[in-house]
Amino acid sequence: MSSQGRGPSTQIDDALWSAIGDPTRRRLLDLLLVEGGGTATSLGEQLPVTRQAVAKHLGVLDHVGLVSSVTSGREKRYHVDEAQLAHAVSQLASVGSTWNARLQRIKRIAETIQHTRQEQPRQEEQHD
Amino acid sequence: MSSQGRGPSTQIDDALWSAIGDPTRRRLLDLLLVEGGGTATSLGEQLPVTRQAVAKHLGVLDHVGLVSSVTSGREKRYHVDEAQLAHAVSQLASVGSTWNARLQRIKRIAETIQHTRQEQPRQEEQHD
DNA sequence: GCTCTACGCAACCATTGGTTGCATCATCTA
DNA sequence: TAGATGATGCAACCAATGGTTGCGTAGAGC
Repeated sequence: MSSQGRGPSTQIDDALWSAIGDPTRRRLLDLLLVEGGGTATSLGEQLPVTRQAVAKHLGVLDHVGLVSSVTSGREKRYHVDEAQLAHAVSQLASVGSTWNARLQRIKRIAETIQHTRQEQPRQEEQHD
Repeated sequence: MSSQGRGPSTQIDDALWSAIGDPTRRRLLDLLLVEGGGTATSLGEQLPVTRQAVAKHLGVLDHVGLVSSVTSGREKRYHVDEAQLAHAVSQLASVGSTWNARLQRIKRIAETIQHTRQEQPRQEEQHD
């Protein structure tokens, strides 16, 4: 949490991004969604990592609020916090649309340049 | 052709995700988009990290194809590969829509349980 | 009580984001 | 042409983290 930048990245988002930026954690979330929950042991059996690694990842996900856990007996069952994940997805979409907009703008500029090159120089320059 | 049927994570996608998963690299991409290109030095001046850190990140981005560089004289200027970034954005959207779909499904199941709870207290099985 | 199993903790390793320091090479100017 | 300046590249080093193994603890079942 060292950077307080502007643009499509903020502090909270950085935690979210780094949480879902890890491939193992994404698969973990996916498993939790598909199976409706799971323990470190049950999830570890379905992933190419050890139970301890899964436990660490679940700790990270828990810390950013994407999952929460219920302990019953000797079992600690995790499940996805749906509202938080929905929020994370909206963050993804937000960054994506920002980049798309910038890409569109670049494309328009590039086309404008090409047109003014091929044909005679019109006065149709567009600024944003 | 990278992620079909195996969930939202594949090897190629993982490289893309880890590339854009880093907050500094996201800001770097943003800067490159806004300014239409830049060098490690010019970009480093606008970020809270050293020129060397920026150079490393540019190397990562270059390796996954999100940026490319043109050397002219003693200057090495990077610019965004628009097609690759557009592809990355579509990957983001893909994972987001997958999760949204799963969240919707969970929501439906939850509602079903609420409805059937009046008759039977037993939980509903999942059918995938 | 004994055993089995799920969990937590700690040590350790490899990768990586970040730093500093130095060498190299192109440009500009006296 | 030589020398100063500026941009890059390379290497060593540090800290955080994803991953491992090993061990200890505590419920659940016999």
